[in-house]
Amino acid sequence: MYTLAEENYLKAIFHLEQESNKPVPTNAIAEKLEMKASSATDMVQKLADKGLLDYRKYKGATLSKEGKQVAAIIIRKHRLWEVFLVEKLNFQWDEVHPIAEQLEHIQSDELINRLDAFLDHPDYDPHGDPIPDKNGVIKTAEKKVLSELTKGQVGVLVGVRETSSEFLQYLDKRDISIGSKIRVLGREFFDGSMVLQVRKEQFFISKKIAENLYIQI
Amino acid sequence: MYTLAEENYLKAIFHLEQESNKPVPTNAIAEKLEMKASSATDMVQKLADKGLLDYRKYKGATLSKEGKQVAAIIIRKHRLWEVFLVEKLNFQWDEVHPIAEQLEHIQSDELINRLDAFLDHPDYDPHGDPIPDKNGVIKTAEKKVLSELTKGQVGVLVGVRETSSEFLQYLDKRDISIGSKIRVLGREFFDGSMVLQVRKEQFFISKKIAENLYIQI
DNA sequence: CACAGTATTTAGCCTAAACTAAATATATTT
DNA sequence: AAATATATTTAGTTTAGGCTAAATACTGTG
Repeated sequence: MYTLAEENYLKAIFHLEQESNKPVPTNAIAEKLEMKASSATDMVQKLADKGLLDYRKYKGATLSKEGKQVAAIIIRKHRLWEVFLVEKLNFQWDEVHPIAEQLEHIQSDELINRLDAFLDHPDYDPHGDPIPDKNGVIKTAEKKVLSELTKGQVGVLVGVRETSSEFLQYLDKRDISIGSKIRVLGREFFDGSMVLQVRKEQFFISKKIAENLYIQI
Repeated sequence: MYTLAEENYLKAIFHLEQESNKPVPTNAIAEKLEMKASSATDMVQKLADKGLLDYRKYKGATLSKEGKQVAAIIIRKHRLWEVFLVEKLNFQWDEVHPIAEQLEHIQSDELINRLDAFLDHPDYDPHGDPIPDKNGVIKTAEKKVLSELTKGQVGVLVGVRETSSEFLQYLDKRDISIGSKIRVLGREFFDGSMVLQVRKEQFFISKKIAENLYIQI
């Protein structure tokens, strides 16, 4: 259906668009795929011709409905394979990405449906990322308070409830800001405190803090 | 390591060489891969440069030790994935080939080792073909008499014990000849008779016949 | 608001792997 | 053994998807 290169571009653009909610500059795409900007421009023009995205020169690319759908299915495949690798073949969660990167391009709807069933229709991959359904719909995951997340889940900080400068300075000091990706490494039952990972660092936070952070899964 | 195209050529040449035990003409390769002869010539020259096979113009290609090894590993992957698809995902044995054709190119030794373990180190794929070990060695499968095979096994007719013309005519009439692929669909204990499949047809044969056919697995 | 600096696109080139058409080698028939 | 038929290779072309270098557009600061 689509070539390997096309699929990789669609996936990259999908992720970049999610992060910024803006048209994605060709430079950003090139950087993500570790290619030159001129290559990205070429491919983006080709994908625009095919109706998979909307592109205006010097402005950036925005996936069309169809483009989003295609990207979401690739991501679905990637994440299902990751579950398979970890749950069935006992890989560590940090080893599976490069393999899933290859497996995500195998073409067979039937294969994916059966894999999904074999894995008991998982909702999240081993990194805590949600698995799109077979129509490419990603569980809309309304924003939640961080304290509702469980061990292993991952989300992006999309808002704060408290807005006192003390609180914001607290976040600032730790370089946590809107858009930061947060992973829950652990939770303590008795006081609701949590251990988080943001980028490479780990943080311990109290329940009070956790209740003031809005997370989008 | 090797490109998709290279892997496909090596696999095709491996199979053709097994069947004929002779250098493989470029035409045969092209036909198997559904390409033009000139494309096959090009690629064979390239593979010769890389030391994966020995090639002399107008004579044909013979895989080198390294070429054989590479091809056997691809076949190992193909057959292991077929077992996975049938045993774990409940595909029918006749549906899995095109999917395994894609999966065989996934690069990760660790993946294949773990898949092999997950499947309990199977010796045969769902079509009865033997699975090469991790060094690319195919269970040498000395030739056997057909009557020793069990239900589900598949082999190629490599010789006959009896050479009477009556016997050979019997085979001829059914279009069974050296090189024919034979699948055992069933065996009757009390008289040793068997039901075979050759191409699309099914045959009933007596024990006496079965004892006179040499099969290579 | 001009202009330097950065981002983006264009133009032209490269390689892998296919193709067609023409040339050449081998095989078969008379 | 020559003539014809078939198999194989060579030469030149195409497409996808990269690249570099040059041209062009945008952006932010004096």
